[in-house]
Order: sequence, then structure tokens, then C-alpha cells
Amino acid sequence: MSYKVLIVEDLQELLEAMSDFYREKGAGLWEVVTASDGKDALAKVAGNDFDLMILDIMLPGASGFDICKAARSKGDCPIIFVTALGSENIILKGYETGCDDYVVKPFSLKQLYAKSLGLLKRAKKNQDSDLLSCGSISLNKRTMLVKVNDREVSINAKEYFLLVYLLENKNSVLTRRAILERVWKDDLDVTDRVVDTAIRRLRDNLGEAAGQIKTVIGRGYRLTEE
Amino acid sequence: MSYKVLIVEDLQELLEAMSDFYREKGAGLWEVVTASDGKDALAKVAGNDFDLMILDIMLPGASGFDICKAARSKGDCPIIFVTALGSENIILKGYETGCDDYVVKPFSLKQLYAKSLGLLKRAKKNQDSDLLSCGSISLNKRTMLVKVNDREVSINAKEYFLLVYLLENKNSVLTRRAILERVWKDDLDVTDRVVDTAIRRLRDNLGEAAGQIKTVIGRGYRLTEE
DNA sequence: TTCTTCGTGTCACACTCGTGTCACATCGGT
DNA sequence: ACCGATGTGACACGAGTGTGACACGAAGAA
Repeated sequence: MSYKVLIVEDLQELLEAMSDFYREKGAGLWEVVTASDGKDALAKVAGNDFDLMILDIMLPGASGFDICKAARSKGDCPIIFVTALGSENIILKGYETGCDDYVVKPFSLKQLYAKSLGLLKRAKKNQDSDLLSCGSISLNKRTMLVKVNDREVSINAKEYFLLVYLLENKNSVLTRRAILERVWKDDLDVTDRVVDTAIRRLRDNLGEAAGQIKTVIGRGYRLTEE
Repeated sequence: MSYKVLIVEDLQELLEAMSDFYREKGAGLWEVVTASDGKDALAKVAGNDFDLMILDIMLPGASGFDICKAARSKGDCPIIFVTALGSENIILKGYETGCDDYVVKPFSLKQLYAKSLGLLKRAKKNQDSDLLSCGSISLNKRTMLVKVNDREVSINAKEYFLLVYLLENKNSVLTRRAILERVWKDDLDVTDRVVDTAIRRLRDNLGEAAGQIKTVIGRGYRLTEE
């Protein structure tokens, strides 16, 4: 398994130094794609799925920010900015655009490489850290945070586990019995109707996304994209 | 405050030029230690704590790589290699050994000096990277000091490690089990409720920032920005 | 040693808040 | 219109948590 990295830098020597470093260091870990001007970079961003991008900010054709934006509208791969010494406000702008880290020229390849590995690790962790989502609802099983349209909502324990079950089986009809067995587990000496109540409270807390939980009369409940 | 730099170079004139430059340029910023052969250098590395090292690779006695390795086994101060023209593969070897940057002979003292400052700045920033913070709470993992609104607060060992865990996972809900496994580690034959007590004592000691530790009923605790 | 102090785990009690249940309203299909 | 199924409001119980007190052991001082 190899990671696809895009390196954009107009200084030819530096570009070569970087791509050589990545090619040799990982011994096959990296698949390196390079670009030396903005236009070329934008084309390559559009035509590929990268695991990591290293972008110089000052470029002929388009700035690193433009490339960053293009990449962000497509996915959320980690991005490292390369910038000249002492441009703190530019770095700030970079973070606003959505970059994940930056290095200041002159920088050491080793440091850049270390940052790359760190970001990849973090991205990987986020990926399989069980991000569940459906329509405007998103739930992170690691942080246990629930969001509706990127606004954080707070729900109780039972509602939380119910929502996890719904999300893991979105679009499927879940019977009350199935929900009871999964969410209530041992406490099975309860009425079927507790599910109704839990669903109600969950709907209340989900606010505008309440409609995504559909009632299927005679069978149970179902979470839909809308 | 001054930085301690080790300059290793066998060419006497160059060694003097460099050390003079550092002594004069910084006007007291630098404390310069020199060595002109490998053995001397190794001894000085062993007996001092440097903030920066500038190592020639070709040396009588021991190579710059050996000195680099010795330094790395001791700490992680920034290292710049000085090398002869056209030895790119040697430079790669340098990066493997763990150097942070390099200059190629003939080089300008000014350029070397700029790299030195850059590395120092970066090293300093890395030190700060064991600075954890969230809202009005900040914690330094190196000095183990905890501050609330820049006012120093004293907390006990258990509370400290608990706070570190909370800070490293801020905004995430941490279950009692997870907290126990991380903070109590081996002593797992304790009640879940010790976490509650630890949280209480931590809240007491955090004073005005106590509210940043939120209780998530049925699931655990969570540190928020406010 | 003996006394003191401090950190920490445990228990008891108070209280909040989540949750199950019921009653009634409403809905939906036949 | 009928009846079963589901939505909704209210309420009471109890699980989960905050808090004070105490016990035990480690570390340090006399």
C-alpha cells in the first residue's frame, strides 16, 4: 500500500530534492506527483485522489490557497503549506483556508517528512474512527459528539446509542424488537413502547433533522437521508 | 539567555571564521565551543548540552555522522552538516542519521547563520509543542506546570495525568473506563467512582475553569473550551 | 522510632436528571 | 366509521452523579 502525495513547488531544485526524498525515504511508501505551476497543480488535483499535498504558496498561475480550496471542495486530504520566512499572517490565512500544517523556508526535508507522517496518521485515525453520517446528521463514535448541519447537539445516553444503531443501519427498517435487543440489551423487561419514547426524545433533540427518522407503521423505524 | 553552539571543522581558518562570525553577530547571543577533530568533538558532545551543532562531515578521528549519532542518543538538538560540493548522496545519508539541515561548501556565513536561527526557532516551537491548552487552562508537559488564566495552580499527580488526558482529547467524551485504563493503568482494581472523585478534586483546584469539565451523564466526562 | 502531613480510595447521603410507564390524543389503513 | 398503531404530555422512580467525611498508607520531619 502506498500513499499518493502531490508536491507543488516552482523552484525546480527544491521540487526535485523533495520528491527524491519522498521517493527514497519511504522505499515505495510514496507515489509522488509533482507540479511546478498553479495551472498544472489544479489539473492534477482535479484528476487524482491524493492522500497528502505539499503546496508552495507563491506560485505562477494560481496561489497555494487556490489549490487548497479546490482540494477542499473535493475531499479532505491533509495539506501542508510551504511559505517564506516571517509571513505569519499568510500562515494565518492558510489555516483559515483549511491547511493542516505548514513549514517555513528554509526548512529541513526531515522535518517536512515527519510532519507528513504525523498528518497521515491523524487522517487515518479520523477515517476509521467511526464517523457515521446520514443527511444532515453526523456522529463521531470516538468523541461521541453529534452534529446536525455542523451544529453540535447534546443528546442523552439511550438516545445516543439508539442513534448509533440507526446510523449503522440507515435506510433499513428496524423493528422495535431489534432496537430493544441492541440498545436495551439486558434490561429487556420493558415495554415495546419505550422505543417510541426514545425516538420521540431523539427527534426533539435532533431539531431540524427530526424528519429523517421515519415511522414505518406496523414494522418499526427507519433513518433516511431526508 | 544565550545559545550554546558546537562548531566542528578541521580546516582551521574556516573554523575561526565561523566562530568569530557567531561570536560577533549575535553580540552575546552565542556561546561558541569548537573542535577540530572527531575525538575532541565526541568528548565535547558527551560533556555538554548544546542548543545547536554545526558539523563538518569529513573529519580526522570520527566522521560528522558519528558525532551526529552520539548527539542523537543524548538529545535532539538541531544539527547542520557542512559538506563538500556535489556529494548529494552523502547528504541523504545525513538526513537518515538525523540531521536537520545542511550547507554545501563553499557557503556564505550569512546563509549558515540564517539556517541556524531558523532551526533554533523551530526547536523552540517544538518544545512548545508539549504545551497543552484548552480555554483558560494551559499545561506544560515538560515543566508539569498548570495554569488557569496565566495564574499558576497546583494539582496532585492523579489529577495532573487526568488533566493531560482530558487536554489531549479535548471536546471528546471520555468514558470512565477509558480514563481508568489511561490514568490508573495497572491499578485497575478500583471502583469506577474514583474517577468522579478525581474529577471533583481537579475541578476544585481549577477554580474558575472548573466549568470547562462537563459531565456527560451515562457516558463520562468531557473538556470543553467553555 | 513516632508524629504529622498529604495524597488517594471508599463509603454514605443528597440530589439532579434521565428514563420507563401510563393516559389520552392523533393518525392511518381497512 | 372503526380499531389498532403511533405521537404526546405528565409523572414517578431510580440510576447516575456531586459532595462531605473518613480511613489507610506513603513520605517527610522531629
